[in-house]
Amino acid sequence: MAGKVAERRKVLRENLIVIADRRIAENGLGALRARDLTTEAGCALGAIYTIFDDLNDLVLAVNALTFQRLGADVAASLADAPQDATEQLITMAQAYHAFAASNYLSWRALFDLERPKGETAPDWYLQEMGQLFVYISTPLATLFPNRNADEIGLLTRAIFSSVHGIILLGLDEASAGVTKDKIDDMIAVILLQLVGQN
Amino acid sequence: MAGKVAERRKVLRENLIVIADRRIAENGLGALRARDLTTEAGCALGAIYTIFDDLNDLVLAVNALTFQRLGADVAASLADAPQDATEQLITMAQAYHAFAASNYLSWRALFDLERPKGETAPDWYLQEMGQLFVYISTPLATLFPNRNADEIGLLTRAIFSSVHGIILLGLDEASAGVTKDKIDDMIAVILLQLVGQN
DNA sequence: CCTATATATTGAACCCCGTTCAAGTATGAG
DNA sequence: CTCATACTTGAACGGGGTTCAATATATAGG
Repeated sequence: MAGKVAERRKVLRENLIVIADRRIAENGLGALRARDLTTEAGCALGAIYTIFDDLNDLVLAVNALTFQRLGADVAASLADAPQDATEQLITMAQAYHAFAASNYLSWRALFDLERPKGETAPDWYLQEMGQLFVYISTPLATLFPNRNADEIGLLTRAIFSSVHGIILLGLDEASAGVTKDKIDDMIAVILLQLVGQN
Repeated sequence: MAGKVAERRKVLRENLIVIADRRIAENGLGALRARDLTTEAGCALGAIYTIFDDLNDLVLAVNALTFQRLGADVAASLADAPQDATEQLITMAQAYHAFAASNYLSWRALFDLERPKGETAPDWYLQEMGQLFVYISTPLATLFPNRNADEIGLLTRAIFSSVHGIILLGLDEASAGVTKDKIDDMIAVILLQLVGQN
């Protein structure tokens, strides 16, 4: 019966991720406590560190989940979207907004997790990001057929960053946030100006 | 001789702000320690709390300084800028970028400082922000003379947020940051598309 | 100038929290 | 069943923000 230990560890791992995920969603990254996790998971304090390097590493696993969900939402929005490339961009951006708004604390954790200095983001992060970029660059390529890949790449990054910025500041209550509708308006205005008139 | 105490407190206050400012600029908000401050300031640990509510409150004072410097830089860039409204917007955005790049950790502290939930940003913050918005909305109003104040306001916010997003993600080393020049390119591309063709 | 009272300052101690590691326990091969 | 190995545990450690009883200083009245 090889694997009694491995089995236990796998279950605990998933458990911890689910619990951390929920706690982050409810109270934010800053309120995550190792002792709360172990209480809820019914495990020892040290158990966390037999599975994850540290709490950061656990949050990274949660963030992977969050990022997958975000990607799935954006992809799903694309499925129902019209063929028009500009409309597709707007639809995706508003799906991004909807996700950020309904999963605000989890979404913030994606960016607020501070990385050990000098350490680069993990692979899955860059890959999910790359996937989002593909969703954007595809309609852009049809909108601007005579721009080369570098130009499309730069425009893709610029557009993603712009939409991200609008949502980030728009959802920040502290700096006098803005209503959902106004955020969607800003997204639409920006994208229409950027690509709407070819 | 009324005011011996008040004088001492005023000096200490400014001292603490200067020291915290330097430490944040050098090591980032996350590395700020109450005990380090008191060592450098030559004061008691409790002294901090006779002047500021808590460390957060001290950082807020540092952020006020940072924001003033940022505003001054943007204003200065405007003084040397051409008359063309579009050029003015690009000049200011690139001045914002230059400030964020050369004062990265201080600039990050403006946004990374987490506010007690439910608490809104302080007045000076909203005012400085408002001033930046005026710098943006003024050229916009000449570029789009037939849009009303609400529309200009929304566009102002959208443009600020977009530029902010481009700089934020561009300077984030962890997610494969981008060169200074490419960031400036993205800013210019976005702004030209947004307002360049009227 | 001196004393008494009010006011300000101090830093040891408190509490919280992430992480470690020596001691205890479970596993599975022989 | 036995033993060596591997795993798990949670008390203890170190670090850090904040407090507050004790101490020192300032000021007002005599």
